[in-house]
Amino acid sequence: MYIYDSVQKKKLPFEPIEENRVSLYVCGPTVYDDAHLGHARASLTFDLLSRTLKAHGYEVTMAKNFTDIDDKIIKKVKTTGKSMEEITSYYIERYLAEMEALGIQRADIEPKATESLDAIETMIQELLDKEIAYMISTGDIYFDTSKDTKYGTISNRIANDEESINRVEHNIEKRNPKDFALWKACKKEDNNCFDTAFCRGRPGWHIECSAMIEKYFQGNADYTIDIHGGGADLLFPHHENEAAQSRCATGHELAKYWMHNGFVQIDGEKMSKSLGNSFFLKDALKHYDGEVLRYYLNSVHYRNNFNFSEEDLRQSKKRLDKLYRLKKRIWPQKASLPNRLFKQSLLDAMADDLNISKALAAIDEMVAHTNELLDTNPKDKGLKKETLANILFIEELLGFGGKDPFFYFQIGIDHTLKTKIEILIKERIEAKENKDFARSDAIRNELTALGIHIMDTPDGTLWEKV
RNA sequence: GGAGCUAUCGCCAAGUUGGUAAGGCAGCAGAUUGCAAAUCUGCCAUUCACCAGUUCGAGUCUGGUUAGCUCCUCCA
Repeated sequence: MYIYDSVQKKKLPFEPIEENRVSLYVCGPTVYDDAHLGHARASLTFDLLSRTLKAHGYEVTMAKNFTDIDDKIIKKVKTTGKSMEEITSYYIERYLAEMEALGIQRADIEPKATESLDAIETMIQELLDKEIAYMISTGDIYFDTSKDTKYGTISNRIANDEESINRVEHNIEKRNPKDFALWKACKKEDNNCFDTAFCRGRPGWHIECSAMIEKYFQGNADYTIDIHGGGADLLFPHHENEAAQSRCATGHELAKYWMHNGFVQIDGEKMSKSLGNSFFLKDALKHYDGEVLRYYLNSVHYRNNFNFSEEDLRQSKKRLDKLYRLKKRIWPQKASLPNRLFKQSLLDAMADDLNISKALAAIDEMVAHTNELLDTNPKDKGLKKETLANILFIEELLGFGGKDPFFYFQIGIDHTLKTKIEILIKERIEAKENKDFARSDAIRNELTALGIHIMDTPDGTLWEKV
């Protein structure tokens, strides 16, 4: 397998620390609000990575954290009057449910910052002991970036570019402008604090990831984990700082490979809360099935920016529909084994830094080819069994195509409407048998008006929701 | 101001180490159909933002230009 490393900025052959095993850590959300499409993209990217690694025979251990201590959460506590625990557990639950709708497999480890305070405290203490961290008069603890000679090597940033320094409002007691907080001392009237040996307070943003990785993964003398992932916006300062803390505290590098996914954009601009153009996942899921959304969001290579548009989403859905139409033609059937060449073409495509476009093209070709074969020999049982196995493999590797094909085309149709559709189709069949085509066409128009497409096949009349 | 990414058919989007442009949507023609839909077949970029260079040969390498985006502040 080849993966693109954002630190070296090139595709590298993937060689895990331990043969056949992969440790993967992905930065999860700060749980103070609903997830937007950008969170979905990040989750989808690393879900795809994890599935691909597994399909290539690796045993994957994936961790994804929840940041549940943070300024914004505390702000929400103040504005809502709810407890921190109430807020974070609510959004964690929402997040997991929405990700499940997208077919994202749960991480093996889902640590929360609040449950990792022991590891956080240990690491900060280690840095204090080594005099790499220092406490200022308020009790805040900072990381001294000048003590780390490798600081800046993750994001490839030259230290001391003055312009950027001027832009950051910095504490006068900080030794270097780029020093960042490891621990924030408790201020009066603040209840969301934790006791430690150094002082009552709460962790800074960056330390939790380093501490949790150290807590859950072993690594070797050079690296703690194989792959560290996250959104491209986390490269600096978050991942730079994580790497620095871990390097200084443990004496070895945090991750062997760093992977970053591109942004979801709206009209060519990054979707973000500060720009006010966020598209919440919950709203998208009201209009579109999670699987359709997954297919669409995964259809562009993970490193590229993704420009979201409903028009593109509809185009994308048509492509997925074709797979399900084929599945209808072979349904129901028992799966045999997937076609060897087909399976290999998908594995090869994904092994090339998750080249999803190549994989989707291979699927389209398989669909067209199988349809062609079924046109000439509709009862080829062996072909049907193999095709179902192909589709099951698609679902395993890429996370779509797993539904009952008839159900897929009926999502969003309630019982009353379904009964009505079935009655109309029955009437139309009778009209057709009587060669009353005017009546038959009138019924078809009625169905079209309901958003239902019908198709007459040798096996009877089938219908789909548009 | 500093750092970086991107620019391929009407739309979306691939393109390993340079060797003569995947796939999908839309469109056109045909097979099929009572007519449709679905499905299949054929057609659909001598050309890859622009200019110059290296080369027998460049979308792919080098230099420059233009445009868009991102990071440098919380952010997936």
